[in-house]
Amino acid sequence: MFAEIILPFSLQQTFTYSIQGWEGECGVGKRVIVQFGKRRFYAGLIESIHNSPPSYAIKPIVEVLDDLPIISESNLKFWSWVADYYMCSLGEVMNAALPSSLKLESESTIERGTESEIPWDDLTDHEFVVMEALGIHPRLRVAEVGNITGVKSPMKIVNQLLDRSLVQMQEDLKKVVQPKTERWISLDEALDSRVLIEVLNGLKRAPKQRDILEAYLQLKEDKDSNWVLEKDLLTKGDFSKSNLRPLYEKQIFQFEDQTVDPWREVDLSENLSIDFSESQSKAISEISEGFEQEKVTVLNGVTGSGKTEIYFHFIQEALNRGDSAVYMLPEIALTTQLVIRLKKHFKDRVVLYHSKISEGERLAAWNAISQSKDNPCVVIGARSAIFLPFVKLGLVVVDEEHDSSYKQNDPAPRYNGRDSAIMLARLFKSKILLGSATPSLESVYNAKEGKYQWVNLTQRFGGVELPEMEIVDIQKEYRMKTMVSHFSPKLLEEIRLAKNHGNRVILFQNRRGFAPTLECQTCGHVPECKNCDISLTYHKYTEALHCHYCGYSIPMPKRCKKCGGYDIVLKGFGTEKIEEELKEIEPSLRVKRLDLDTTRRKGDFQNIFDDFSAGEIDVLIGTQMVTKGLDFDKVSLVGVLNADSLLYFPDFRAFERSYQMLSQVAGRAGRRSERGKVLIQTFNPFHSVIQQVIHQDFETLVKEQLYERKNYRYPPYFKLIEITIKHKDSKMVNQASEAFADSLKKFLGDRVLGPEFAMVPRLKGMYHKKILIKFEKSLNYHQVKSQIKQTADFYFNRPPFASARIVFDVDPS
DNA sequence: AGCACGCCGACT
DNA sequence: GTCGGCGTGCTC
Repeated sequence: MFAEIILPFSLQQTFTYSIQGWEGECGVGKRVIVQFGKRRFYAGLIESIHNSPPSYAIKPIVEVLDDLPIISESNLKFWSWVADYYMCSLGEVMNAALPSSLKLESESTIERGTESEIPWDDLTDHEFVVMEALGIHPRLRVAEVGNITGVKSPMKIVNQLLDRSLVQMQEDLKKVVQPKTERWISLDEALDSRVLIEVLNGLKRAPKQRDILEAYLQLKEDKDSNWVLEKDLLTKGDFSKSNLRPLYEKQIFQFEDQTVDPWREVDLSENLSIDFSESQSKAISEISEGFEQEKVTVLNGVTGSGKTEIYFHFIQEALNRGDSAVYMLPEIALTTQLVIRLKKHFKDRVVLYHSKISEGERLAAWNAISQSKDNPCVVIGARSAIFLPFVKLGLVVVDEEHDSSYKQNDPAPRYNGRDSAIMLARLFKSKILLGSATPSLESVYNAKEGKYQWVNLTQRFGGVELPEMEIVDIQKEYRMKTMVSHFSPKLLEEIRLAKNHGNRVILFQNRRGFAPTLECQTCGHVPECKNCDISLTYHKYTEALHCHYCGYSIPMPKRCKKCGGYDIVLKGFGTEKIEEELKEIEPSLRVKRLDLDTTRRKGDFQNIFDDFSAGEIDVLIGTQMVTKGLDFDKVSLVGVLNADSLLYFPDFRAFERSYQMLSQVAGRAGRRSERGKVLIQTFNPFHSVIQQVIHQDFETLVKEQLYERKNYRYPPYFKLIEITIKHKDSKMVNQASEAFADSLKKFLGDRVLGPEFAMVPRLKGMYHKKILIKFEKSLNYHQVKSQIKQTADFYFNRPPFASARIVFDVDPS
C-alpha cells in the first residue's frame, strides 16, 4: 500500500511513500514523518492511500504522528480547490492552513565522529575552525558551520570532515514553533484540609516553604479559586522557582501547564439581550428566504443599521442546530469590543482566529474546531479562518465583504477570503451571508443576475439620520490662497466648532495616494506644478517629479530651483505631516494618529481607541484603519483631506474603492445620538464618484461602473489572471516574458496583455514583468488555467529560462 | 524548499 | 592549480 503525501513547499505534485509497517495507523488527513531527498525529514500530510505501485524506488513512511486525522476529507477537498483555482501547490495551501506548531522540519547537526585523534596539521583553515568550535560546543548546526567559517555552502566542509570520520551528522526533528504555556498551582489533591495545619507546622524549620504556602493560601482567598498562577505566587513574596520544588516533592502542591489565555482578566459574565427593530426583523426573514433557496445572500446594510445583531441571530440559529459558524472580518476590523460582545453572547463557544493571536491560542483554536462535532463553535476570524478543520459548518458570515484585504497578495496561496469562503460553504452545504454597507460590484452583479439573494437594511439603528455631506473645492481655495497647508478654512472652522461643543473629529488621509514631495531644507521651497499650483510628487520609477493632476513632470532636481541649495529632502505627506500641521495651526487641540506606524505594538490600537472614546483626544487622524468597524460615539465631524488621492489610484477598481472608502468613513459620523457632518476636500467637486458619494447614490455608481467594466473587459464580466515573471537580469526577464506571452497568445489571442514592467520594476534585486490575462466568464477557466500552467512549465522548467521565477495571481486586487 | 553536481572565474 | 560561487536538476 502507498500513500500520497503533501509536503510543505511549492512543489506541484504529491509524493508517493510506502506505508509498510504503518498500515493500521495510516489514514487520510494524518501527519507523517517522511525523508525527502538525501537527508531532510518533514512532517507531510496523507492526501490519499492507494495500491498502485509507482515505477520508481520509493521510501517508507518513518512515523505516523497523529492518532486521529487532523483534518477531514472535506477540508482536503477545499484545499484542493484553493490550490487549483489560485494556481498554487497543495503544499503552499497546507503551509497557510496549519498552525506552525503542527509543522515539523528536521535540522542537520554535527558532533565529534568516531576518529578520536584530530590531525590538526592536516586541516584546512575552515576545517580547523569547525573542529575547534566542536571542542567548545558538542553540537553544531550546519548553518552555524556556515556562520563561523563565513562560507556560503558549509556542506562542502562538513562532507570533507565526514569522509575522515572526524564528525558525524544527525537529523533532529524540530517543531517550528512551540506554544507558550503558563503554570497553574493548587494544593495537591491528596492533601486534606484537616492536615493542612499539620503541614504548616511541619514546615517550621523551612520558613521559605512556609511563607510560600501562606502566600498561596492568601492568593487562593483573594482570587476565590484553588488554582493560582505560579507567576502571581512568585511575585507576591519575591520567591524563586527553585523554592517551589520541595513543595512539589512533598506533594503539598501540584501544578498544571496551560496555554496562555488572554481573556482571563476580562469580565464576560454579562448577558446581552437583543431586541430587533422592525427593519431588522424584516431583513432576517428575507435572509432566511435566501438561505432556504440555498443562495449566497448579501446583506446591504448602511453603517449603524445593526448588521451585527442580525449576524448574531443566525449564528445562534446555527449553534442551536448543532452546527458551527464562521464570522469573518477584515483583519483590522477585528477589534476587542466586537470579540467581547461575541464572547458575552456566545460564551465559551467563541473561538478567535487571526494573524496576531499567539501560537498557543492558534493551536487551541485548531483543536477546539476539530473536536466541534458535538460542541459547535463560533469562529470569529480573518481570512485564514477558512482553513480551520471544520466538522459541521452551518453558517459562514463574511462581513465587509467588499474589503480588499480579504485578498492575500503574497505569499501563495494568493486567495480571496470571501470567494474561498463561498466555496467552503458550498462544500459543507452551509448557509452563507455576505454583509456590507457598500457591497462589491461582483456581489451586486451576481444579485442582478439572480445568482445571489439581495437583502436591504436601510434604516439606521435608533432612527439617526445619515450624516450631512458637504464638498470643499480645494482647487478654488488654493487659487484664492485661502488654504492653510492641507486644511480649508471651512474644515478648520468645523473642527473648532466640534471641539467647542465637546465633540470629536476623525480626519481621513489615504496614505497610498500621498507620494513624497521634495522640500528644500534651506529655504523651504517645494517644487510645484506650473499648471496646477500643487506640489509635485516624486516617482521612484521615473526618477522624476510628477503632477498627478495634469501629467506635467520634471526630472529630479539636484539642487533647489529657488535658492540653489543642495540640501533638499523628500518629505512624506502622510498622516504624520497632517498631524504636525494641525498641531501647529491649533495648538489647543489634542491630536492623535491611528495608522500602521502608531499601532505597531500589541495594545497600541486599544489604547488609542480607549483614549478617543474617553474624550481624551479631540482629533483622530487616520488611514483606512479609521474606516473599519470602529464604533465611536460623539463623533460629530468626519473630514476627508483629499478625496482625489483615492480616485486617481491606477487600478480598475479605483472608483469603486473610492466610493466604498468615502462612504465607510462618512459612516463614522454621528452614530448614536445626533446627526453628524462629513466634509470632503477635493480638486474635483463635480467628479461623478464624489457626487455619488455625497448623494449616497449607490445605484448610479453601480450602473456607471458596471458599464465601464463591461466596456474595458474587467470583472465581474471578465476574469483576470496576473502573471509576474521575475529574474535578476533585466534582459532575461524581457526575453522570458516575451517568449511566454507570445506562446500564450497562440491560444488566448488578444486576451493576453503585456508583458510590461511592474510599477516597481526592480524589487529585492529582481526585475518584474507582468502579463495580464483577461478572459470571458463563458470560457472554461479550468481549461484556460491548465493551458497556462502547461505553457509555463514548458518555458520555466528548462533552459534558458529555468532560473526565472513565475508567479500567478488569480483574481488580483 | 534544500541539496548535490558540475562548470567557471579569482587568487595563492 | 585549487577554492568557492552559481546555475541546473531532482527529490517519492
